Amino acid sequence: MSVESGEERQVSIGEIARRSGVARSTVSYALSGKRAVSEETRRRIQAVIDELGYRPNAAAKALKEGRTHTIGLVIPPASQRLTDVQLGFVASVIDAAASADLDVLVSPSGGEHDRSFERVVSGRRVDGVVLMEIRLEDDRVTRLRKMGLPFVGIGRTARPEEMSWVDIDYDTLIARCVHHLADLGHRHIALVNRSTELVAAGYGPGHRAQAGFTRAMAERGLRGVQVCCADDAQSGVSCAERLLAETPGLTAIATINEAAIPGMYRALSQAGLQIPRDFSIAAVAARYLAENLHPPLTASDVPADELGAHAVELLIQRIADPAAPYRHLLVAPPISLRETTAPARPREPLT
Amino acid sequence: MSVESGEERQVSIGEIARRSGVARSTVSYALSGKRAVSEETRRRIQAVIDELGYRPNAAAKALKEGRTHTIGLVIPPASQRLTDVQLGFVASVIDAAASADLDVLVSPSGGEHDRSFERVVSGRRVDGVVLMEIRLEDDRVTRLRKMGLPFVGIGRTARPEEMSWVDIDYDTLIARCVHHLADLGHRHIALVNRSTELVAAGYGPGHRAQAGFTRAMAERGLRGVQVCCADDAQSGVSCAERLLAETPGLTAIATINEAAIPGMYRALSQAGLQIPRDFSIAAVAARYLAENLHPPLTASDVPADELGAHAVELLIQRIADPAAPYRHLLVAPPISLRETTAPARPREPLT
DNA sequence: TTGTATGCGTTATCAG
DNA sequence: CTGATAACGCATACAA
Repeated sequence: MSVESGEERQVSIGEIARRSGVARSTVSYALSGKRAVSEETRRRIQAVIDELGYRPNAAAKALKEGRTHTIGLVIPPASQRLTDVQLGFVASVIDAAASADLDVLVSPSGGEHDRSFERVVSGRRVDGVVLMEIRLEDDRVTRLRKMGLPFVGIGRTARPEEMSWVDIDYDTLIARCVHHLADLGHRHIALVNRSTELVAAGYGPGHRAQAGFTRAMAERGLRGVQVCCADDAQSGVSCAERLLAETPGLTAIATINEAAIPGMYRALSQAGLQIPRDFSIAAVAARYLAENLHPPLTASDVPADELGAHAVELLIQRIADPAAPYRHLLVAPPISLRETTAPARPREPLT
Repeated sequence: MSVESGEERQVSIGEIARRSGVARSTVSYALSGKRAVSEETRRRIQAVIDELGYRPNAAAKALKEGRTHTIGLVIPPASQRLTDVQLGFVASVIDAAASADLDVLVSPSGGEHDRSFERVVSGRRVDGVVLMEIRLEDDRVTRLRKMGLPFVGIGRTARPEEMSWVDIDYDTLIARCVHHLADLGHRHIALVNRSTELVAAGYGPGHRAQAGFTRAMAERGLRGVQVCCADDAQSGVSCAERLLAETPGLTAIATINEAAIPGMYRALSQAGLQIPRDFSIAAVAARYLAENLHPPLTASDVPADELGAHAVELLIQRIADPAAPYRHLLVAPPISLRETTAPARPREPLT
């Protein structure tokens, strides 16, 4: 067995300089190219670097430059499973950041005084932050603004002009779902929102979905019912069961609650209702989820890839020029017709 | 409207010292408590800190201490959706790290000379690394060892005694699936593995699943078929279609390919086969996936939470004492009987 | 073309 | 109990 070349202990720029017989600054310049270095010297230095495997110490560089080449990504507490849309955001932000040679520090932060969040934003550990799951009134936004740390929201507060963000137009999308269902003849439609706590806490998408639902139902002259539902399949079951029991004429659901959808499917099928023959569902959801459900879900597919990448782009711009005006991106992807909506059919045939 | 206190520009310990009329070191000690500071002085310092919102600069601290209080998490390239088991690992590692007051730097690294991976490991940006999706021969493991950077694998190489890891015992689990199916009278069973590329690249779980399958089938005197399948639903469809077409007597599938499972369901149902009456499936998968499928999947539920948390624990220990012996955790969770396995029934009744 | 000196913000060490 | 100083590794202004 050949002996592995020993451990590459951390080598400093001083070590390289000594071994190359030049000054530290010369090594630095040879690497950065910010001033001319003779070919001869450059080669000698490079040889030593290759041999010892030198890599600049990130902490020292950050201390000197005041930049970390790292962005923070604040996600909902990872303890409970993220929704597919949320996962899509995380993946695309990480990917986009990697493409821009930025590292990503992930902070699972829910509560008010979150240690992880504080660490990330207050020690200058990152050059900027992408913030997920923003509330209409959000302490973290206030905090970031006060810190003077560049940030971009995936989602927006009640005063959206005061920050950069990308967002999904839940208002418009839920309205479209309603119109689509109404066009199919549905007269009793329910909106299944996210959890009571989330909506009560001023979760933007929840409120905007409500608004869109109320408006569209009014426009069509329909009266609907709105319910909140926790973000999991089991809650989806009980929510759908309750809805069926308490709203006799109900023939369709519009929803932004991805996690509850598999549960709704189950409850419907257990009630002997076939989708979409007896009952229709239209949603705002991740394409992955929509396609893998049985039957495939008619939904407005959230373009998480695009939004995440755009968020990173906006953040990079804010970092480069913190004084630049805020920028926004609001998307309303079209509904992809799959197999969960069909013409209304009375649930209990009148005798 | 009250005027917000202006931006908290980054304040250094020197600034605090000056305003408090003490030396920098005194501020440091007042904060760390590593040497006695008079109550009087401590109060004055604290008052200034509270007023200015001082937080130690992480880069300076890291430079001085040689520790970053950050761990790296190397995940598969996020471009393609991670499997539910992988997502479970990511979430639990992030959560466990946050509980231990560690930040997590996520690196989506697939290829050999990945820039993101290099940045994370070679600039001393992290104190240690959790490595996912390890190959039997893995360059990244070699690299980390050479760097002398503590690391823990979720998964293991061909020489598992040379590193710390946690892993799922795919060998045993697939064998259990086979025995379970054989007990139900199935005589023709297929193993649906991960993608050809992954297995060819020496992906451990793929190889170990093969081994367990081959052994168990031999023990039961059965002959099976093994196929590779890409990690997505569409591939699951075509894979199952091909299997049904080419292996007439086939009545059951054992699989470790989570992402393909929804596709297999679809193909089976399109072929007019009802699960589990006409065809059985047993798998190793995430509980979330298993429970939300229709019908719910009989599977060995991977305890990703436990494994991820344990990986972080092992990593913390390795960071604390790099000379300590390597430690390992191999888990083989029991099969949760749900609704996709039943007694074998010939697919094409003999005439 | 290259070398010297300084400072980024911390904390440890040595003095007082 | 507290102050001054050095050092971590790097980048850069200044000097030669």
